[in-house]
Amino acid sequence: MSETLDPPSHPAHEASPKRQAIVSAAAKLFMANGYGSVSMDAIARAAGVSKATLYAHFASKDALFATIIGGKCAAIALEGDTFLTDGEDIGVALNKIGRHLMHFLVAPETQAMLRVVISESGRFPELGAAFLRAGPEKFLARLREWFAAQHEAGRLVVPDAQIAADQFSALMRPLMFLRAMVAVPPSPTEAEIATTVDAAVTTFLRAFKPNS
Amino acid sequence: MSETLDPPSHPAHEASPKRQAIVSAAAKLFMANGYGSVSMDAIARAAGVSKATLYAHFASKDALFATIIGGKCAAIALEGDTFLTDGEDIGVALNKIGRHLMHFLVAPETQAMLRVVISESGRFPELGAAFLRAGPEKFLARLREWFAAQHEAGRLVVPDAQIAADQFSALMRPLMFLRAMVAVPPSPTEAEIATTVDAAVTTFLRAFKPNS
DNA sequence: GTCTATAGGCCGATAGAC
DNA sequence: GTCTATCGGCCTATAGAC
Repeated sequence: MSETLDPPSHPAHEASPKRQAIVSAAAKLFMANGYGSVSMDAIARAAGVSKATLYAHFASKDALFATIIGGKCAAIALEGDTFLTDGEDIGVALNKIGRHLMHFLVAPETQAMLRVVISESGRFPELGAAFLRAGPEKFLARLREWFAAQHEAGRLVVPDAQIAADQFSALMRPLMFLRAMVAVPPSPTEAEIATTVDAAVTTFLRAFKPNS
Repeated sequence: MSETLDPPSHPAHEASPKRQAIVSAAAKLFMANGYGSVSMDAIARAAGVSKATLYAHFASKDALFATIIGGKCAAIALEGDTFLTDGEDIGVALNKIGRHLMHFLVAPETQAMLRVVISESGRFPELGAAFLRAGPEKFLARLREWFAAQHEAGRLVVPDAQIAADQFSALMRPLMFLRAMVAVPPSPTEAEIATTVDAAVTTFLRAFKPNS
């Protein structure tokens, strides 16, 4: 990919309605079908513009894809900025966090984005790094700080909060998550998610709760 | 995909040298580059045959892809049939199992296959299910039985061996695994794998070892 | 079964009028 | 900026000779 992944870069002020229509249509199509099997014709048709207009706003299919992915990464970065609850029972708090995370991970939009990133990160080397920074690494950093605070407050015994955060997150990606990633139905139900998170929190607390 | 994933199905006895060359070349290309961006021309060239010969052995690109994936799934199913060690310290045993699994998960060949399966399971609905059966589900079933045996022997306290197996496996897919999946270097080193597995086993044993 | 040659279609990108 | 029309290339798949 010759373009950076962090733009806005190119011509026509950001808010042009046709440009917005293009971005919106392209995002939907790329997320649903990946990069290769989406044609510029299809994007132009879905956006209700001509292909020439499309190329007036984006220099190439790569550049359009980069813009879309950049936007999606920014959207993930915003996701879940206000759910690290505090001041309640540690088990309840972990349950809330876990449920929020797992819900996010198996959501169709998240799955679509993960699939695209995993599929195309070989062809677009910046893609994987931008995704990691905006998504998992950012989340893990915040969770690490939260764990460190719980450790400080004596509600958990996690001398290495980084590892604990990584392990807690990993427990939210069990077989159920793999099944969703390879598109095998049925999609996880609310009840299955709750059961799985409960089990993960139980295991986590057995390993890290203080009094024991 | 109109073809099943479990074949051998079609014409020309399995062992024709040209057919083997085609399968070998196609496997390499599909695993490295996914389905869409690999052309039948490229496969024919890499196999040293003409495109017409290719179509004499496989009715379509889809059918060829199905054969390749079927072979890969069979190969995963064979993987790791003899590593559930017994009769030693439980921590040592878990470390061996974990190291084996994590090594497998981040190996380039495994990563390539995972990427293809995740990318194409939307377009080829059988693909994800065949992969799950041959890979994770088969492995989890064997690990579950092993855990149940350890529980029986009093070396672990895992009343629900299925959940424990799922959680232990999930702990082998931490951030390091995600990083590999989105092709962000550096690849995990032997030392990083060992450290991560040690930490996972420590956490797992804190939650499930008997005497506590 | 295997080849060469090509049909027929879709794709990314552009030319030129307005 | 936006359109219509089209170029040149690559793709899957096949026809026909041997």
